Amino acid sequence: MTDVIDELHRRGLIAQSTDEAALRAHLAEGPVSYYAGFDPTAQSLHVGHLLQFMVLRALQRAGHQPVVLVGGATGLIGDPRPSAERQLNDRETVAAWVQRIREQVAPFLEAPAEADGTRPPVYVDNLDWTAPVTAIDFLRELGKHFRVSQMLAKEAVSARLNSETGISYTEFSYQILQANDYRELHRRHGVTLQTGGSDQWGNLTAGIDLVRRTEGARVHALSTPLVTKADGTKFGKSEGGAVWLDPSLTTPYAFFQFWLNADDADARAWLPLYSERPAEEVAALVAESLERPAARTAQRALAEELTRLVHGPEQLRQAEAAGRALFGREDLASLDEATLGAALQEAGSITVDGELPTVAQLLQQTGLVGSLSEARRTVKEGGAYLNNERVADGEARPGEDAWLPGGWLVLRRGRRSIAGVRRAG
RNA sequence: GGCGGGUUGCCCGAGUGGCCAAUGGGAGCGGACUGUAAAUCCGUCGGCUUAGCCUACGAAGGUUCGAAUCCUUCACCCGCCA
Repeated sequence: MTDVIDELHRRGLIAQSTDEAALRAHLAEGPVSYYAGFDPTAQSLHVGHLLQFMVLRALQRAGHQPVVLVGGATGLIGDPRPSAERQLNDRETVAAWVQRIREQVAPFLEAPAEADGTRPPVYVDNLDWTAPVTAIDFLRELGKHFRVSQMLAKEAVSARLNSETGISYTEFSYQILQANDYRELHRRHGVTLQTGGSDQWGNLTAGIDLVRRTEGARVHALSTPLVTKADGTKFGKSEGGAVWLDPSLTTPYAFFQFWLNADDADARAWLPLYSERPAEEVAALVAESLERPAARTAQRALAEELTRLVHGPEQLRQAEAAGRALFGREDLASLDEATLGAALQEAGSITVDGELPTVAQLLQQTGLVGSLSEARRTVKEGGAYLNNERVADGEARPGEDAWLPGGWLVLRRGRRSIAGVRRAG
């Protein structure tokens, strides 16, 4: 059994840890049950959640037992965010999201079942043990173990107390629920390790304290660092907003492009975090990126590995092929119908019927721009392209000769926003 | 409760009666350079049936030929005094 802590350190996946020597020894003794929780705050997880899976997978490969919690109860309460109070979602919505996220999580931990000793994950929903707790139970059995002074000292809480928005009692109580989850999983599944983002540290330690006080057991926690970008902007956003893991919200093509378009510095910093290649290979890729940045080896490695992990090998193949077709140097007209069609469907496309709209209208209808005014502006700025040729007049309609094989037009805005227009029938 | 200051486009922030769809900075978007990077430079940055029109400067009403700018009322925020 390789020392998984060493691997996690090497990859930069550990921000904080409880007594590391003790944790290392504990993991060496034999299979450990460990858990991470995901709250249903949206209909899908996004790239920001990916790092948690990298940790879960590393531990699983090392022979430990993953327990995945979807927060059907905590999702109804809301983890305090530093910025502002959360909007409560209604129960049916949260229940639906729990279901979707539960399905979304599965492939991350079930795929590597071929390895010897790999344990399939256990799935739990904290609504199962939280819903039956009455207000009396909550205050007598749980509340008594928490000191308000300690709860107030947690960063998530104190930040909000010092802000203008303040914090509701609801969100203030969140840490108690998460602590109870840890205790419940310790009792039910013998869980002795919880992992989470560094912003969860206060919640992780709340659970450790509760388990020690009420069960007399010493349990552990590991937190991952916050993934950052060199330019200081938030990780995980693209032009269209969040980069989701659900293919109906962010296409595999867009997901692939997200990683491929990463800054050089970011790609090199992120590769060790996300790549499951051997250490030497990762080092070689980073070295090559420094030497020949134009080859974008780090970006490609990230895009390939993660698209395969999230969407599977077939979707990866299509996303790659689409990128090559649309950004390659070949003449568009020389591409075969199937390749072009598949590429444009990946990129996003619309179908037109009857008389062809003007180029400006097409730009708007494909969603490449937000309004007709913006479309005209883009044309004026020289940023609109039809079949890779700059558009001079946005009010003109593409001629009959513009149609590419298979009845396609390729519309582009700027360097890399592409959409297809298909002729109906 | 009293007095004073404030509320401007995605954000910050200028603007005290016409030259204001509104200075400047940031973000965003496009172009050049590259590598479908970064940095830099240039341009652009409410909407539409685009040499014109519509909607906008906390809300409603008023004065005026004309108001983001003046008056009234309301809402919210910030200081100082009680």
